[in-house]
Amino acid sequence: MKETFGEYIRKLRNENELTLTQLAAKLDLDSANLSKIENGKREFDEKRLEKLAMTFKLDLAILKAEFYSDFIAKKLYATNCNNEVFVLAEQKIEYLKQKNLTQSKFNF
Amino acid sequence: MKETFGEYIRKLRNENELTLTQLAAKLDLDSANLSKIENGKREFDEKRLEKLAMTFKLDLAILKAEFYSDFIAKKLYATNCNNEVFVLAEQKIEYLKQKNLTQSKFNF
DNA sequence: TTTGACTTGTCAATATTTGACAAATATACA
DNA sequence: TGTATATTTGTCAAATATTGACAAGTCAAA
Repeated sequence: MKETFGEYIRKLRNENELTLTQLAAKLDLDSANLSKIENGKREFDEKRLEKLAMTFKLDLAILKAEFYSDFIAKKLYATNCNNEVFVLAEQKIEYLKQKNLTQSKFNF
Repeated sequence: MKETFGEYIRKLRNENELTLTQLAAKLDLDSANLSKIENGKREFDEKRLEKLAMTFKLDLAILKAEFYSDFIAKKLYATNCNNEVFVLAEQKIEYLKQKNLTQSKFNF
């Protein structure tokens, strides 16, 4: 069972034997705030995903998947929605793609 | 293929033959802003879901599913994440539930 | 061309998130 | 024990984002 994004960062940090202060510096972040992120009391900022990927030499796409799935999980957990939502969301993504295609006939 | 949440509202409004101004009043909203919502230029505010359900006599759970799936779809569409994210999200929701259970041994 | 429906642009007010710092607590070890 | 380092927590002003409101615009039907 997947851990939260905060716990994932903590795991990476520990595996690489960095202190909060050390990792926070690499991410251009306050160590107190990184602590909160790891403990799920603040959100990790999207714009630092790239730095995080570079720090631990991770594939950005994988990291993004971790990050956005966390985002979704928190939202759905908080709102008591059942997993039927995923089916709808997939359909809507397809719809948005389709919509973008038909509209981009103007963009050339 | 599912429409966006804004288009869904517009459909409901048209089926019920209401003007923007009429529906906006029921939702305690400016008609100009409702127009933007229907056209995907603003977000519908979560806190009005209940009013919307009452107005059109819809099941709130179904409406929520429409709403949050839209929210997720927009996010994932914007970030180019593939559908693997859904699998991770489901796992994380389970993890959060599990975590809440083990922690709530204190809440009694 | 008037009327009603809808769209678009703008902006101050409000709400939320963030960065930063101080202080408290925990941990390790001489 | 004491002390150095690591981590956690609380707070708050500043930066950002969202919302409500209104004016001015387009559009379509009569």
